[in-house]
Amino acid sequence: MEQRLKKAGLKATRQRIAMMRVLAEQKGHAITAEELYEKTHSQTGVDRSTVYRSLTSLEERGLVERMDRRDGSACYCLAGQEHSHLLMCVRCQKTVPIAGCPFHQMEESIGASTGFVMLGHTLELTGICPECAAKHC
Amino acid sequence: MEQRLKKAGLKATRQRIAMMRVLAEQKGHAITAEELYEKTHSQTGVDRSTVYRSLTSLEERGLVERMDRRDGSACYCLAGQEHSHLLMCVRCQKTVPIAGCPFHQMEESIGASTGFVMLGHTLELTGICPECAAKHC
DNA sequence: TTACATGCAAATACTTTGCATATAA
DNA sequence: TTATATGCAAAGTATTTGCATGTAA
Repeated sequence: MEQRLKKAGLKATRQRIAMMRVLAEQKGHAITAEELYEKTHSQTGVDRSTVYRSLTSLEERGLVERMDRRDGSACYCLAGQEHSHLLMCVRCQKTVPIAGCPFHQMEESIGASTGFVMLGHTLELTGICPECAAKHC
Repeated sequence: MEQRLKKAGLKATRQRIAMMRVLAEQKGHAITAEELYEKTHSQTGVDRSTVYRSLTSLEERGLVERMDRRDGSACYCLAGQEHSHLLMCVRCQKTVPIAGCPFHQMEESIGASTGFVMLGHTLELTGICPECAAKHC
């Protein structure tokens, strides 16, 4: 973790190392800034604002990926891990995972045509689940 | 607009009709709840909370689509309009539109396998733009 | 007439910022 | 030694909620 931070041009502080460790333990399951704060504050005494600031730096350097959620919060996972996407019911908020991610190959061609260094993507599908669809109308 | 609201099982109030009109005028360009409030408040005196509540109802009935943004806000457009997606630089926040949307045909098969009534999707790609990539490291 | 929608005011949740201090390189 | 990062406290912004009143069907 220390090496990864330094290689990215960031100082390897106690707090950041702890954050990277916790994110790695999630095995690709994204967690919110608040959850990351809870899991690192006990060990390091880190402040919420530091968690937010560090997540921004880590994302800018390509070490973590961010996904925005409907409740106005965002969640983060270590970059480059296997992941899938969610289909959410707009009525009951139930989510169902969608197998596979259709963007691995697409990213390459988009990066080539725009000149961007591709970091990741956020994809969320919305719909109405069978149960809710049966309820009204 | 009145018909569309009633058909969806919603009351066709002055405020909702104004919201639908404004959204239709955007021609697929999504606007925030705040922008929608500004554009409808002058005519109808509608309250912010009503705008938020109505947008939720409209989305649940499939009349509008919602996209969550990185700043914690969301933006809305009329459902079923032509749209594209954005590629955003995580350093300078500049966005570049991506031609076409790869999800029109995918949604159909996902709907079939999950039983969901598909309403829409949010897709945002992230990366580092050529200018920012040249700056550091 | 009645279930649904609205306005108002207050509250909530997530995130950002200013500034003095601390620390990794 | 110095640029970067942190902690603390306070502020900002988008959004939600309770409740009394209004209104479309």
